[in-house]
Order: sequence, then C-alpha cells, then structure tokens
Amino acid sequence: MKNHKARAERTDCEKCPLREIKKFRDFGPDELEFVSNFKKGELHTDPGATILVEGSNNPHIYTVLTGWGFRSKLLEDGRRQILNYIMPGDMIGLQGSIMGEMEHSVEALSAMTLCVFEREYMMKLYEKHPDLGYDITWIAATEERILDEHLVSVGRRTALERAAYLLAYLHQKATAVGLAQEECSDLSITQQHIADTLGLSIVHTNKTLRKLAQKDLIIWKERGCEVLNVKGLLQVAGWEGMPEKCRPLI
Amino acid sequence: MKNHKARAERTDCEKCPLREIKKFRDFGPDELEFVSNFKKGELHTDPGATILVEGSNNPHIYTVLTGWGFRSKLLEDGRRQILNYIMPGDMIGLQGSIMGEMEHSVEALSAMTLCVFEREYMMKLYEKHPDLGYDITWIAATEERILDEHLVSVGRRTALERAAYLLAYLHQKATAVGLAQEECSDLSITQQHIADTLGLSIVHTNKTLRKLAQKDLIIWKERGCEVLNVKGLLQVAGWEGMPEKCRPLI
DNA sequence: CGCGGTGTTGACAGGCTTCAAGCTGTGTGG
DNA sequence: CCACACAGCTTGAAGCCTGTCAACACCGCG
Repeated sequence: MKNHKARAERTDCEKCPLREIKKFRDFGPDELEFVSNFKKGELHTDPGATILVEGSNNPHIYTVLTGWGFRSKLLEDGRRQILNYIMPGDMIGLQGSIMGEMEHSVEALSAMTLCVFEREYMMKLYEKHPDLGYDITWIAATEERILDEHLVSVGRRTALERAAYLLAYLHQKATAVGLAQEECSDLSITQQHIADTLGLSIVHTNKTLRKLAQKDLIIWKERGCEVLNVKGLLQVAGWEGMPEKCRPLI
Repeated sequence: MKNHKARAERTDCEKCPLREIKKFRDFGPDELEFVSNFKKGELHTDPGATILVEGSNNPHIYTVLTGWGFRSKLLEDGRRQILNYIMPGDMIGLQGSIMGEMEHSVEALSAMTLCVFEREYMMKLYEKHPDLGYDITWIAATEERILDEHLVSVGRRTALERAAYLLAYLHQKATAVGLAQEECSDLSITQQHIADTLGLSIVHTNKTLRKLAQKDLIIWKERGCEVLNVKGLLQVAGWEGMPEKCRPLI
C-alpha cells in the first residue's frame, strides 16, 4: 500500500492527460511502457521559480505536464532576452543533455508540474525505440523552426508587428494544448516579459500594446492579456500562423 | 572503368577530407559504411545559387562538403532575415525532412559541394544506427543553441556589439573547419548580407563596420572582411565565443 | 501605513532608417 | 577604345522609431 501511495503522487504515463489531446500522436503500448519507465518522477514548482540555470549542469530532462514558463539568456550587464515559451508537451533540458552545460535558463510563469527523465537513459531510448529517437529530433527541429520565426520577428518586424506576432503565437500555442480557452486570460505575464521577448524597452512595449488595444485586438489585464481577435493580430504581424500538425510527446 | 570514373566524380565517404579534421568525432567502420550507402550523390553549385527554397518540398538532406552559404527567411514585402550560415560539416534540409515543407531558403555564397541524402532513409538510420540518430539530434540541438545566441544578439545587443559578435562567430566557425586561415579573407560576403543578419539597414551596417575598422579589429575588403583581432571583437561583443567541442559529422 | 511590483504617460535624446548622391571597379556592347 | 550599366561601398542630411528619464496611479501585502 505504501508503494501505491507513492505512485499516486505522480501522474501515470498511461493516464497522462496530455495524451487525450488529439494534437499529440498516438503511442504504441510498448512505447508507452518504455517512457513510463524512463520517467523518474515529477517536479512541482511555484510561479516565478527558476527551473534551470544558465551555466549549470543538470542531469535531467523534463517534459511540461501543466503550467507554463520561458527560456531566457542574460548578457553580462543584465540585459535579458527571452528565447521561447514552454507549455504542456514541450521538452526542456535537451540542450543541456547534449551540450553538457545549460546555455539558457528556464523560469516558471505559473505553477508547473514537469515529468523528470534521466539524461543517462537517453542513449537507451535511441537504441530500444528508434521512433522515439526520431521524435526527439522532431522536437529539436521544431524548436529550431520556431526560433527561426522569432529571429525574423526581432530582426525585421516593427514593434507593432512583433507584438502582434508574439501574442498570436502565444495564443495559438496555448489553445492548442488547452492552456487557454478562446482567450489568453489565464496566462499570467508582465509587460517586462513581453519587452524582453520582443527586444524592446518596457516603455515602448507598453505604448505598443496600447496601440493593439486601441485596435480592439487585445485587452491588457492585470498581468496578462485577453486576445480578442487572433486573425487581426496575424494580419498586423503579416504572419500565417503556426501549422496545425500532429506532434510527438515524450 | 566507367564505374570507376563515375565514382571518381564524387568524394568517397571513406576518403572524406572533413574526417581528417580532428574537430569531428571518429566513425566506426560500420557507421562509415552505412553513411556511405546513405549518400546518394553530390550537388555542385555556383556562388549565389539557391539550394533550397522556402515553401518547397525537397526530398533530400544535405551535408556541406566545401564552400559556404546561409539560411534565410523572407517577409511578404521582401524584408529578409538571415538566420544562420552553413559551412563544411553542417547539415541542411533536416527541418524540411521533418516538417515536410521547407520553412526557409538556403543560398550559396561561394561555389559549394554538398553530399546528398534521401529523406526516406532517415528512419532506417535511426533503426540501424541509434548513435547516428543521436548525432542528428545533437546537430539539431546545436543549431538551436546557435539560434538562441543570435536571438540574444539581435534582440539585446547594440549595433556595434552585434556586428562584432557576428564577425567573431563567422571567423571562429570558419577557422574551425579550415575554411579560412587566420583571416576571413577568402569568405565572400556583402554588407547587405551582414545587414540582413544583424537586423540593421545597410547604411547603418556600413557605418558600424567602419567603426570596427577604426578600432583596428577588422579590415573591410571588396566583398568580405579580414579579421585582425578576434579577441577584440569578442570583447566588444561581450561574448565568450563558441565552445570548442568535438562534433559529429554525418 | 509604507513599500515594492506593475502599468501608464509625457518629454527629450539618440540610435537607426530612409533618402539621396557620388565613388569605385567590373563587365558588356558599340 | 570608350560609353554605359550595374553592383557594391561610402557619406551626409533629415526625420522617425525607440530608448531613457521621470513622475504618477494602482494594487496587494507586511
């Protein structure tokens, strides 16, 4: 019975709520069993918690189960760039696993639960389940694709376009995994985060967000925003939006 | 004899000049044989040639054997962002292979030769050689790391810092694979390319490069620049440089 | 109550873009 | 041979976008 209780503290992979979402590809029973054994535990964090630190050496890989956060890097004088956001189904720590040392930090924006995997078992995954290995490459390549898009945004779009792009991106990403309904309303974030993502100052970010609000595309609320018109945002950004593809889930 | 001549047109993987470079990890004989069969041919391009087009669906994956080029994306109105540069040992087309459609273009800056692989054999690679599968994930994760760094640069560094970062990056990357000796001199590139990488206008890029030249860090020549002082560039950029790690080569 | 975090706004300065013109070297065709 | 076009580089001037500084409102919290 003790064992049973210990297991009850974690979500069984067999009952993983994320697998209910049709956006994630189906697993065979043997894959499910392997991943279930691969999973070493769960990590629960508070909002604002730092999960991984730039320069550290963490022996784990994580998959987000609930909540959301972001990856970021710092320059020596404190300037911060937010690289991407992480939401349920996303994997973090892969870079650290492969490069040895984390090259970026990860922070939670809400309370989060993460599935914990051991780096060391990575090689076994590739040996026993080539399709899962392919999935991990898929995940890395997709993250790369998103970063490409962000780089275009920061490099070549105007402040208004960038902001519209980011909010549309977050909205699409969140709704795809059920983090938000039609609105971004329950996604807690400050304008400082937005600014550090867009590569803008906080003052100009504020003024830019107000312009989007004036166009009735969003409503900024305390620590977050509600998206009123995704299509409008996409149009302002000059962006097609993300392809709705089936994706793997480790 | 005909066969022999036909084979002579391509570089045998067993005699691949890149494998001489100690920066690339050693291959076992069975890995070498597999990759050798995986390789379907070679592609030779002129300077300025477009190798992959955004939105197209190309059934190949490539590894750069000689020369260099870049990946880029366009906005609808023609604004261009260069995402990263490709040099010997780099793999391109992986995203297309996994996402189906290319989300960026690839152009040659010099004459190039590329090893051609078939997408379809990818899965077999994962099945037969898990370590090669892991290598491909390694490559994708590393590209992601570089993009993180570029994003920090474009988002948070000043024009001067950005330019210094980029030139130091290119210099390090090129010397690591023997593309350049101590100078970048034989790397042909225009200031328009630099501008599209940094997210700056060409006019301001020109003025920024002159500032670097005034500091005796570089000398701009016709279609390219010579790096006089890498450490100085790194210092201006506030960047540590790239870790000199052993890397895989497919 | 004071305090810190967040959001808002105005004024001003400066970095960067745009416009415009001119220079150089290369190639093409008369 | 020269004229011409073109691509790349350079420079100056004007103006806008964005950053910085500063002040204030609001809110939750100790």
